[in-house]
Amino acid sequence: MSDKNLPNQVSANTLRRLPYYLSYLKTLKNTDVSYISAPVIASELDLNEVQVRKDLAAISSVAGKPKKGFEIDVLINDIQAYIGCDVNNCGILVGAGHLGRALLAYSGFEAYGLNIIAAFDSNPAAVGKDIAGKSVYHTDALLDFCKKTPVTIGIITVPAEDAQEICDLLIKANVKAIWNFAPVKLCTPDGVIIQNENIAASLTIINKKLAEQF
Amino acid sequence: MSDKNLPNQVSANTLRRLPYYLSYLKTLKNTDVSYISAPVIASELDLNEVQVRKDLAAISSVAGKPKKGFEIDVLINDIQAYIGCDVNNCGILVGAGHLGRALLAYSGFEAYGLNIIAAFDSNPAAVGKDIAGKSVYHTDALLDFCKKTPVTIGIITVPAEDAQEICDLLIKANVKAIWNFAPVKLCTPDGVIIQNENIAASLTIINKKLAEQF
DNA sequence: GTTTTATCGATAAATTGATACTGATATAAT
DNA sequence: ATTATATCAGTATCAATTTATCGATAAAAC
Ligand SMILES: NC(=O)c1ccc[n+]([C@@H]2O[C@H](COP(=O)([O-])OP(=O)(O)OC[C@H]3O[C@@H](n4cnc5c(N)ncnc54)[C@H](O)[C@@H]3O)[C@@H](O)[C@H]2O)c1
Ligand SMILES: NC(=O)c1ccc[n+]([C@@H]2O[C@H](COP(=O)([O-])OP(=O)(O)OC[C@H]3O[C@@H](n4cnc5c(N)ncnc54)[C@H](O)[C@@H]3O)[C@@H](O)[C@H]2O)c1
Repeated sequence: MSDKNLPNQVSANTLRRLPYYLSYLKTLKNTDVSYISAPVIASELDLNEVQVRKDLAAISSVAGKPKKGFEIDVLINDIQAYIGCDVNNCGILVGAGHLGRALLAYSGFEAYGLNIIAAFDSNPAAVGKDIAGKSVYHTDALLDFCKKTPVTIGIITVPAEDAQEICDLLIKANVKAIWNFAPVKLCTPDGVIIQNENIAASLTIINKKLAEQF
Repeated sequence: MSDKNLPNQVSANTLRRLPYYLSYLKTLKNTDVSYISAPVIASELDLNEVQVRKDLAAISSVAGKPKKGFEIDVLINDIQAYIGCDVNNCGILVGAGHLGRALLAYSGFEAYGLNIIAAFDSNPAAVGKDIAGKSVYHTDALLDFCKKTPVTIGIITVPAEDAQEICDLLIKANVKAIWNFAPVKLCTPDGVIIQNENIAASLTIINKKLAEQF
């Protein structure tokens, strides 16, 4: 069997490394080099060279040439395609507070095929505002909105105590995936994709490393 | 040897699960139950019960009792202590833009012992402002500031292309750890702790899951 | 043209992390 | 008091991920 030792799915860690490969490769685009080797990428990004080769093999069809490496342009295209730059997912964001507004204003998600088309909030003071060209509607209007415009990804940036309620609402609105920035576990039916983004949890790791340094 | 099978260090995944245990345990605080078992925590947070027991054993000294489980209050204390709620790390943030302001305004980092005491920006329009009671200074003043007030953690929320420059500056200012929200690999000398928070990279995972659902 | 060499791809080994199993034990029920 | 049982802690197994090894090969050097 040909695919004996190939992992049938690319690991989340590999997926998280792809953007770093991409941004590094893009810095080479303006230079005169057109090939890059796995060992160089590895040393540049502080990774193992075998790992780099495996990662690239997993997502790109291009073969590396001995003594030269991989063609940069092809790699860039393949990574971008894999990352989803040319899918087109509609997203809505619930909770147009501090974090929500930052996400709404961020243009970097388009490179991943995500287009946040509207925001929702329960606070009348927030409703009606325009953030980076995106309107904030009242949460009551969410279901109707999604009936008219099918939405793939729901983004939760409400306080933790309200997150489950919004999660239920988004599922009712038929979103396929939820990107949750509230630091709580959400209960969801099978089939709905959940991606938790627990920003503060990283501090646990930092604290641990700081503690063991002394 | 007694510690034969104990991992000598708690894994990052375990560390990332701790906040979820904590928030779940806190929801029980106001109820009448005072003990909680690993299987219940596991089913509540969609984890394996053995994993829960191992995680708790790794960070808590308390022993669970057969048929009852773990004393909730003790667990809460132990997790909080481990997470770093009572350390006191001074942090500064560089790049008081959309994301930077959201982080400055967030009060949840105190539970992890982080106190962001000031922000810096190179844009005159941002300098002088007050965000959630924290002053924004010009980046030129950063080194002097850190001489007077030693800072443990530097937070980078500048555009990707400026991140390395700010990283170098923070290292010059003698920070012990850098929490980097720019989607680039930073070059740092050994000894400086780097925590990358690549928010957009999560979209790669979401896209992948969406794609394989069909 | 021949040799040298850096890098590839594939396979194997090692490490790490997650899960299953088992005997011990404290609690609750009889 | 005795028995039944849920849960614990420890050990073993399994799975996934990372790292090492090695023969093959295309490019560069001679
Ligand atoms: N700000 C950060 O840097 C940061 C960092 C880590 C995690 N988070 C998490 O992100 C979430 C948002 O944080 P934030 O700082 O933006 O908070 P915020 O208070 O600034 O914003 C929350 C917004 O949600 C709205 N809201 C509240 N309840 C709602 C409901 N039921 N329906 C619709 N909208 C509702 C509020 O009106 C507000 O606009 C929180 O869960 C927080 O824990 C934020
Ligand atoms: N906003 C988001 O939701 C989001 C999401 C993912 C990643 N990020 C990353 O976070 C970083 C900040 O994003 P943002 O949306 O807040 O951008 P932003 O443009 O709103 O803010 C950047 C801030 O940095 C300041 N700045 C620029 N160069 C500087 C320098 N050399 N020294 C000091 N300050 C400088 C700017 O004046 C500005 O205030 C970026 O690297 C971005 O890729 C942001």
